[in-house]
Amino acid sequence: MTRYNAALTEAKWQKIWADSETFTATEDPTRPKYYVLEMFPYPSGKIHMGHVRNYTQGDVVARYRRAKGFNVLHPMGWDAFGMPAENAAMEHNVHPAKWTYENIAHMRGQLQQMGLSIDWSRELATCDPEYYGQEQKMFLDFLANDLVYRKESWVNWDPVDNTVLANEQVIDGCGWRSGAPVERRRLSQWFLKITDYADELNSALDELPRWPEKVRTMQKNWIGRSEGLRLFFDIDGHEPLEVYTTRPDTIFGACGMAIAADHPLAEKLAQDNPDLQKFIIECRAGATTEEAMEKMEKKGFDTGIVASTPFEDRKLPVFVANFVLMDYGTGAIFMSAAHDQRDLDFAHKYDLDVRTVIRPDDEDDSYAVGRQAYVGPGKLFNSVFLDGMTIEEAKAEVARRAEEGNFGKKTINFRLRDWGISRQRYWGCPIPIVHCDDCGIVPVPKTELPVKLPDDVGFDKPGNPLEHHPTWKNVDCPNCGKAARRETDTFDTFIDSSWYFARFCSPKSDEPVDIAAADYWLPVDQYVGGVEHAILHLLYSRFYTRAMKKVGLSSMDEPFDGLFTQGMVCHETYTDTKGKWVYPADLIHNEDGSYHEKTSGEPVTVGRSVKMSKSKKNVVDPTEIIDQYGADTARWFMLSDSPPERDLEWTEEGVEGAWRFTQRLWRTITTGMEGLTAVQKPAKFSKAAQDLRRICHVSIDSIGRDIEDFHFNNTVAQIYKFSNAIAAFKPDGSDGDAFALNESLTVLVQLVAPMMPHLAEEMWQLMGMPGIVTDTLWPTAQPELMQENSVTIAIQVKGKLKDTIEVAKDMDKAEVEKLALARERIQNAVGDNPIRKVIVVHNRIVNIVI
RNA sequence: GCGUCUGUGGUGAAAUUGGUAAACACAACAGACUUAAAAUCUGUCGGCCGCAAGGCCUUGCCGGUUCAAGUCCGGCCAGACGCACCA
Repeated sequence: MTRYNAALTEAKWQKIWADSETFTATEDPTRPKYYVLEMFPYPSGKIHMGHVRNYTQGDVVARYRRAKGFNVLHPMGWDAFGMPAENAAMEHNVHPAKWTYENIAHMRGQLQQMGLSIDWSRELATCDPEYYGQEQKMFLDFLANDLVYRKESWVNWDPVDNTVLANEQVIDGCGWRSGAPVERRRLSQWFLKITDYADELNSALDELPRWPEKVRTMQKNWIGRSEGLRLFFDIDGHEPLEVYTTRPDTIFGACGMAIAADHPLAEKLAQDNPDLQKFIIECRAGATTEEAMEKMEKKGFDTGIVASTPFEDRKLPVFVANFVLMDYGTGAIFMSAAHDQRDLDFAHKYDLDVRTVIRPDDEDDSYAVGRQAYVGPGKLFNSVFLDGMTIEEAKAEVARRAEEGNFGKKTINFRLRDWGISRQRYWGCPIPIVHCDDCGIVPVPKTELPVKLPDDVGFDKPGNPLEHHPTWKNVDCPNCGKAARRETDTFDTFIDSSWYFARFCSPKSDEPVDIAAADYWLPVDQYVGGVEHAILHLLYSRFYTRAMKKVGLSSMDEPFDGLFTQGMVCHETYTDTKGKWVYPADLIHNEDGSYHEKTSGEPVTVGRSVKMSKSKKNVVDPTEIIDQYGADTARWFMLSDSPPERDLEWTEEGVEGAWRFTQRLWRTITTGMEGLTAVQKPAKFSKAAQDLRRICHVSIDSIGRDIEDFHFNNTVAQIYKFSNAIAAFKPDGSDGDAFALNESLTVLVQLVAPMMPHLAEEMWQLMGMPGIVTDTLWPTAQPELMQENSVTIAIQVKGKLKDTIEVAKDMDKAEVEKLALARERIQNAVGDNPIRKVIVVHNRIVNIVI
């Protein structure tokens, strides 16, 4: 028997699909649509196993939905702007555009080798001027609609890459890429008003049932909604100080005020206080990472001025403190020592008055906190008009009185901050703005878009190449015509990925989106990607969709109806005798299970399995796997065993197993086909044929549901069961057996097609079936064929399994009970004990209680 | 510190959502075929006791609810991820 030749067969069907434009999608109002999208890749050079897993999962869904009769959109593009291209330019003297487009060409070929059902006619790269020009146009719409502003602010500055870094790009106080200690700088930056939508972005999460709970909570935490009170404290000789608090109930326990180093009051007081000035500078130089801040000593500077508490005649010292953040709340707080650990530590350090005002229910009025702040529930005391109230009642009462007295206001506060989008880099979308000495900030007229990146840039000098370009930034003001300067900052690349899913609906449109096309396709029905984008990309996209709606470019709020986050692909790590990482491909397996290095022959230590990464060299090149085993085998292994949301351990044995199954499936189907002729459905079936038809229809049913629920590992297991049953089936020559086998072979090919599309097409053709299996409707499970006519019932005595009996399905409870009690094993187990109760669960179990 | 999730054989895992724990694989072992190897096929495969029939135990740990718990409830332990001086 011939072996299945994956290389030839896969190339053959990929060509047929491409030539007949099988996956080209067009709007068709008569059919239900289904938009499947995987997060588009950064064109780093070549695809990795994470991509293979991600795109295989998406492709199974796309092909399945197609078979279910949906009009499927399944596009692919490239998140093509970003620093790596500039680094390549600096290191290898290659232009970022050349580097990027060459990578795209290579990676496109790799993805096509995987046999994905992608509509390549919609392909886009975010570095195409046709794409980023539309992005610029949309930015001008945002600007005109009050969604954008420019503000001077403190930023994380990477002195090596010479650019602003987002907070999440700063790791341990150093730039994530350069490793250089990050500096704080004050710069004028463009911001998008994501905070306008903070409340909505938060509450709408509850209406995304097809998103993982985990991602929704992560976004909730990130948005950080809190309900509290803004409260004014009078200060002699100064404006009243506004603080934000979520614990107004502890007001009578207030022991002092603390304001941020960047607070206007602090700056004002510092003007004639050199020591305070020094302290403020110290604070600003302080660490920027969370970890460092946590360890940082809580320091305060007593300004000498005092604030008056609102409800009583008490003076509180005002500190400038290094732990108060200017951009959260109002940049000022009142400290309540007894009921906040940090405040308590601070009070002890600076010898402030600790007043306990809340006591647990099992304490009396002599209760006072020690070294440990009390943050639990309880009743107010030592608190004048709040005495005896619960915390919630006290909060409400303070708010009521403060609002009545006009020195406070209930507010909802968010942790989320506006999105700073300016980057001082070349390889990004230019911000379409001109700076004119007379007219100020002038948008580039839409007719002059796109503002294209210049090709002739150098990367020899540090800093922004656009800044160094001799002529590019010199333009005439679009408003007054005088000489002016182009903005040389580019967009954060997260902007590019915040709307690409919408662009896919009409990738050639002269407007950012064609509303009719977007209305047909959006929202994305199933989005698939890594959980590392749980906050940034997914939150930005949700905001962007709302911003687009505001300017008339979208009809909806939520871009992604269903979200699935897949796990990582992991591999064992290997180190040589010098502790250096070794590639798995450079290993030789010893007889005893250990390894040695291929060329040097040195022994190698096996380390724990972690996410595949170039730095640890625990990577396997997908191309080598596909060349050796074929795409179908690689896809099959990606779907086997591990649930898709969990990490997948890549093993040589696993791929071998998948490869053996590919061959076995080929054998099972080709052997089954031998001498098989089409027969009419007969009236009677043998027992064996009935059994085969049962597993056939059960498979149709369960595999469909498992694909819809992303339980691909169960899908794979069911295919194993089904094909094992077919392989074991020996037709007796009757029409019934021939029919059952024929039916099962056809169905098996259809069920396996979303996972192993090439093999399925080849089989479909060999079986002489019409058309291609990709365009064939999913088979229908017939419930009456799935039924068994007998069931195995477990018999327990006192909850422990003692016996099983085979009875007719739906047998009467009393009859089942009688049969169960008659069993010898049961009688032995029961013995002389009186039977207190017998529980019979229909078609399932009998439990005898003694 | 707060939040979310996970914990089942040598391994990846499954379990109709409270009803026979370990489906389906991987690895291992034994056998068949072969001059041999590969490939393929057959069988065994959670633990303990037993020649066997069979018995007992077993889903991180402790307790609870229930006729019945991997599944529900309470407490603990371990690990992963996210957030974190957030007032």
